[in-house]
Amino acid sequence: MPRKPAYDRDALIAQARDIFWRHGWAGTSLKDLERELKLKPGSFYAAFGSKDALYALALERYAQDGVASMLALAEELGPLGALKAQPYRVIAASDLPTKACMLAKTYAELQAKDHDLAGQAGAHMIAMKSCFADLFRRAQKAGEISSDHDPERLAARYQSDLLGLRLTAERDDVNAAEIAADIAADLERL
Amino acid sequence: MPRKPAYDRDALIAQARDIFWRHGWAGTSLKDLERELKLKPGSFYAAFGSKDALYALALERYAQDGVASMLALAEELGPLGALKAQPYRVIAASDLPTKACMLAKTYAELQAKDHDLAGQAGAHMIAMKSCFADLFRRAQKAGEISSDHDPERLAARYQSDLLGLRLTAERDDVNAAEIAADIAADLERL
DNA sequence: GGGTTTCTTGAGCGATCACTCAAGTATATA
DNA sequence: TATATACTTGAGTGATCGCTCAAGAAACCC
Repeated sequence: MPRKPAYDRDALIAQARDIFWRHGWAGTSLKDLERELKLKPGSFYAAFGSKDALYALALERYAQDGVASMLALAEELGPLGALKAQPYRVIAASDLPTKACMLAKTYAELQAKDHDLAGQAGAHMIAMKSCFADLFRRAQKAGEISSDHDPERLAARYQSDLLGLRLTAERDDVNAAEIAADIAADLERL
Repeated sequence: MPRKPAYDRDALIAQARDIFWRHGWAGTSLKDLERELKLKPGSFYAAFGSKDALYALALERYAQDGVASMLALAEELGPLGALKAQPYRVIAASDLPTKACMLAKTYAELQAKDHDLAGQAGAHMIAMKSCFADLFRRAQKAGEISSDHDPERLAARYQSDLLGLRLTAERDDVNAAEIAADIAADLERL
């Protein structure tokens, strides 16, 4: 009896993520989403419930992909190798909607309003920080870096530097590759 | 024959700066401004012309104060002392609307739209970077840090780190003082 | 193929957006 | 004090906001 939707829900979420990522929460209107996702208002609300609900799904997708790709990189290059490579990766990716981090953009835009989405972005940033901390711990166990440092503290500083780098990479008066190299070089002195 | 305005224009710009700084461009409505500045629409538009024009004034004020306070700090502590102290200063100031940088927030919010204000924020960031570069140069001339490094590159990295720190300082799961200390410590190894 | 169920469509809802302007009010000059 | 010249007021502009819902179209089961 039922009828299948004409759209691929997962693909739509990924597409919405890219739009939100680039233009932000207030900067993306439902008109924008309807046009890009090719959904009329009725279908949109039947599928996702609200603009905020879709944004939350997009955020979650973004965060999951971020952790997954970091772990995959560690599988390939080892924990320290992944941490050193990541700065280059985030500024090199030219197919991304923007180089700035979507979690950071969301948090910066909505935190002052106590919006739910800011809290969710914050939670995802905590998860990402934990991922970095794990990699630092693994690097210490593998003897790649000294065990004198607190991995949580290293992770917080590393994440902070990455956020700055990714925002700075949007400017064209700055050589982001140099900053990425300096961040990576700092990891070798640990 | 004329009649003086009942408001202090400079004070209103400073107040608008704080509102925009905290809530962003799209996050601040004219209703908000009218309520906080206690101006009816007619007076508002007679005084400032448009929301964007006032935002531009607020941005300019913010940037001028930023450079001025950095130079004042250098007068007191010397160039390297100022660069080392600044990370602590930006996260300690509890009276600020938010710890994140208004230029960075503006740039992040509006750059994807090619909004004029993003370009102005970018220009102010360039000026701030030049200020940092000058301080690094002066620190080198004074023998406080090695002359092996390119001051422009040092300034770009330093500014990027500060942007990350100031955004991170908004989170309560992170000890921002530790990051500030680590940034300052990095300057001693130059 | 008929009946049922879901999906799609798009006009349009009230609220809010940035902004305008004509009328009223206060002040400085003459 | 009279008049000219601002400044202040707030109702109201059209556009856009996120969102609703009734009607039509399409696909599944029997």
